[in-house]
Amino acid sequence: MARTHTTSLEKSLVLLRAIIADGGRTPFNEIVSDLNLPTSTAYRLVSQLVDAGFASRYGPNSFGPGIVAALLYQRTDVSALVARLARPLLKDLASKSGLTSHLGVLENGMVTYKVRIPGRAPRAAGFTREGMQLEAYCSAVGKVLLGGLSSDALDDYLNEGAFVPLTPYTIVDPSVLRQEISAIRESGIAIDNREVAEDMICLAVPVLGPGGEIIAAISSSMPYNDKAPPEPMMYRTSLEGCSQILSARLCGKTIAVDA
Amino acid sequence: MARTHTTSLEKSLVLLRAIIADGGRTPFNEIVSDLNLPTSTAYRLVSQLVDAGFASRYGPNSFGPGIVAALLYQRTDVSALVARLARPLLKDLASKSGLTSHLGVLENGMVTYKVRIPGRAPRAAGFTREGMQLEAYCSAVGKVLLGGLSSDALDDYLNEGAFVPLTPYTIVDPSVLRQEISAIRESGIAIDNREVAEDMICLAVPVLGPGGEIIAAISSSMPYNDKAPPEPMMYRTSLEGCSQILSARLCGKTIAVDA
DNA sequence: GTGCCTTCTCCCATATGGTGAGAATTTCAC
DNA sequence: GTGAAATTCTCACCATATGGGAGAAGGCAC
Repeated sequence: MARTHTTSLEKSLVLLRAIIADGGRTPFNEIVSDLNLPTSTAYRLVSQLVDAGFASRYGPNSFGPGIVAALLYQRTDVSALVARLARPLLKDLASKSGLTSHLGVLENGMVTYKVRIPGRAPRAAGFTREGMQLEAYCSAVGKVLLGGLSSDALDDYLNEGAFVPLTPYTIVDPSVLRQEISAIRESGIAIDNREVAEDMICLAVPVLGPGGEIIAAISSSMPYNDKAPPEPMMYRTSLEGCSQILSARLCGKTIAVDA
Repeated sequence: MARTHTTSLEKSLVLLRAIIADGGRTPFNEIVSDLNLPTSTAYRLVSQLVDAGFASRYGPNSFGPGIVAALLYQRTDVSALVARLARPLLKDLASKSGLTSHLGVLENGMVTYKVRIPGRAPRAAGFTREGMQLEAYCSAVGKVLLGGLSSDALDDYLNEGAFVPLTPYTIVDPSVLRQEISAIRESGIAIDNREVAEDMICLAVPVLGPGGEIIAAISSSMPYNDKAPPEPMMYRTSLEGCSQILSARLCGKTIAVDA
């Protein structure tokens, strides 16, 4: 059910989003009637959007994104933005749990760590650095991010990759990896069980974008100890909470639509 | 003097643009006072922009572009958009002048022709095709676009390029080319005087984006004829008029600021 | 050309929603 | 704590958004 939008600005932004998302394919009057906007109101609003450069007239009954806004928004680095919003949250997470926290994104098949907040544990997750790239198949963050790929892209990744074991626990068999990733998609959580370093266990969850797509992953790393093996799932709730807050900050009041 | 903006939407979009353009560097209250907006109004507006995903809160007193909008706008292909808006104008230009009209953009040192409208002349500019790429140094469109490069980028281009003559008239000396490009920057118009094909002359002017930067170039091509050499400058006014209309459509009411 | 249909703009009476000063509250640094 | 800055809230006023409808402006078929 279409909620009725009260302020004029809200209405305008909803209209603008519809116009940009559509890209000029759907006739304008259709977009407008889908939003339950009166014609004359819609024209009034869209003409202001055009004047400001946020939309453009493509032709009769057809509008699309505006150049001015496109040029401005194209200068923004989305993952830098995500990192910036994530940093304070991860700081909080790290200080509450005492664990090293990371945020990573996928960049052509590799995980790039955009944020790293060290925990209190003596030498936990010692070797990662911000900006560092790591193979995706062995880390918890990487496995979550691989789960966000389309099935075609994932097939390519699994076929092309040479999966070098970093520890005896690293998953190197593509079919096992596929299984693992599919399980992670289901459960929404990934564990790196000493796969990247023998003395480390890692828990990761996805960060969702406005359309529910996976745009990043955050993780908590804890040292492994034979005598007192850690209970990674203890930290699930706080990690998920952090991800949800981050998603909410990223998306505004926009609620990710569920199918 | 800051003009006073009447409608609430206009105010919001001006504010939004300032926020995005700044990228979160300038404190919010500074942006706001530069725009002569009352504090409480500014907060009211920006919170709606954030809710809609067009802006994000970066920290105290700091806002920047929103992810939702960034992701949407990043899907738009700016040059395709320019081409789409240019096509009807070039059609008009071609039918009025009878000359073949082109719109081209620069893509890593080469000109890509995004629009081509054939003229009436028998076999005018016969070999270009839409989507075709051509070396920049010899065509009128290319020379205009090179004029839009920063001086560093232009230096690189002139140093790296191997300038192969296509006709006896092609400019192949980098220092002559530099001179030519600088003259074009001054005059705002470029001529390809049989440099690409012996039987063709071409006139090109830049298409300006919202900040006055050169984002494309349009041209009129005419066949060269020894007995009755064409007068390319005859077509200058109509070409420039076309460019101005296109710029205006691209930028909305946004007036390109002159230094 | 003529007529028809759609897109688009303009007008205007109405009242909804925008406005912004100032107070109140929260946040943060020291 | 204490003070300063950031942020939200309140509210009375009235500017401005609203949207139905008229009609201008194209476009298309014939």
